Amino acid sequence: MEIQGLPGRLLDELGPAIASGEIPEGAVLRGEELEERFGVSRTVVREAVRILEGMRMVASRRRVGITVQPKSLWDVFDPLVIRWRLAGADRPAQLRSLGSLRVAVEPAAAALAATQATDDDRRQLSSLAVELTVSAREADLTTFLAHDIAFHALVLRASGNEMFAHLGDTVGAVLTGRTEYHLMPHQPEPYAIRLHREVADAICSGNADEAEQAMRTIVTGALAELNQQLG
Amino acid sequence: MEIQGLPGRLLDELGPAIASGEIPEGAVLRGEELEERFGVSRTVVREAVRILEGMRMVASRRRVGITVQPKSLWDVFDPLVIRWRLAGADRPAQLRSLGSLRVAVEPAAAALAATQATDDDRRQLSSLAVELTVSAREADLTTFLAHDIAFHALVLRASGNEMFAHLGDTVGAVLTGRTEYHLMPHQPEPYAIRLHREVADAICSGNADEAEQAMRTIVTGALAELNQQLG
DNA sequence: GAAACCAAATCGTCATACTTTTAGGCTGTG
DNA sequence: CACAGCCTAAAAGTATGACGATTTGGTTTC
Repeated sequence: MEIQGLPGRLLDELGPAIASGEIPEGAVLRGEELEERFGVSRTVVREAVRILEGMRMVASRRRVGITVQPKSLWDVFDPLVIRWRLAGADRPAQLRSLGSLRVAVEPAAAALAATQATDDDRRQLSSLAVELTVSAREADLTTFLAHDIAFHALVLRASGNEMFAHLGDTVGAVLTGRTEYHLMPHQPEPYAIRLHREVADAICSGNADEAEQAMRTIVTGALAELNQQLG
Repeated sequence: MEIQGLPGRLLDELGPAIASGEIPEGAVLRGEELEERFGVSRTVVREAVRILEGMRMVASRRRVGITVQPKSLWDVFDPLVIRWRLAGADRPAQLRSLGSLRVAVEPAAAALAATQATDDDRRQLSSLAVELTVSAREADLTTFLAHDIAFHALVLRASGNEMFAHLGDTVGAVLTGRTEYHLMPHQPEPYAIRLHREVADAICSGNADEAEQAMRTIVTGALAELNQQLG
């Protein structure tokens, strides 16, 4: 998953710094400067910059240097960009964006899953719903989180749409961030749990409408909660 | 937008070849082989490969080479990946994926736009709807396509969600591809045009529900048409 | 037959030299 | 003074040779 080697290290420094605005839009870096600052060779700097260029976070121009691109050009769907933004000052904005995206995508994915899921998908979904209920009742938040993430990822994957499926990890990052954020205060709401079961049941029985509605209730609820917390 | 220089040229060769499956998943390339095949230096090959690695299309490992990753790992939201897939053998699958994505996202974007759009957005939307109607009536398909793309991109941008906004270009690529595909047969359907006006009016008057419904009708219609054409 | 070892292949990194582009200043002319 | 065109230097782009690190797969040895 991670980019390897020294360029990866460089990326771990530069990416978050740019994502958080510490290195602001329009800033100009010179390759040589980066070489010195990180004690690496030209090769390494260039490869790291190329990757950032691939994400459209920077553009390199002769006689000018490496300029940080406006945020509107960034590949905001790149998992690394999302992670960097979630880790830094942009976190609230990123959470809001992802919240809306979930509201749009997850109900559609649930509806598709009701018709497209394999038998194996349905079995896994069913058992995940049960385990979710159990860990919620036992107030085992760590296990609950893991199951919750797996549940949403599975629905997205079972939709049969590769683009939806790819959002699984991102949604996982949001859920992780969320429980970290309000520091695991209370046990999961019974209502939300019931909705997860409802989604699972609807998908298993091929009821697309019900799956979509239940999922919509879940994600709109999550978005409302988020907006409340962020003000 | 494009990646520059020799690495960019290399990418234009390798990317489509991998995306189309011509270089299949699991295939192993050697850096030196690429140097010879394209007559460029290590530097160039390495930078191009790094970019592909950033898209998770390949992984480079010591003593083994550059291996093409399974499609499920690719950054399917990367604009280049989408373009490469649209241009090659994967085009039907990519169109289907994007169709579902549109059904999920565009109605949500329209609803958001109804509350979030700036006055300027609303003005532009309004006039775009008019121009759309005109070019449709005149059966000027080229202009119509341009306006259609601009319309959908504007709604996505006006939603105020950066992630939605970023799908504007992608949707544009789909629309372009679509009219290229069935070779501009008939003039745009009057019903679809009316729906576009309805979306614009609803957004301008702040009616989120109506905007969402009208947009949903548009994109589900497009998806149905697509599925019909692809069998 | 298994475990330890060794060697070759390949990527990873560094250092250096040369090329290409281009921003920004300089110069000369009307 | 204004403008056009040239010129220079700065920075990225490319090429190449050398060496280091790692991993695979065979080979040796017990």
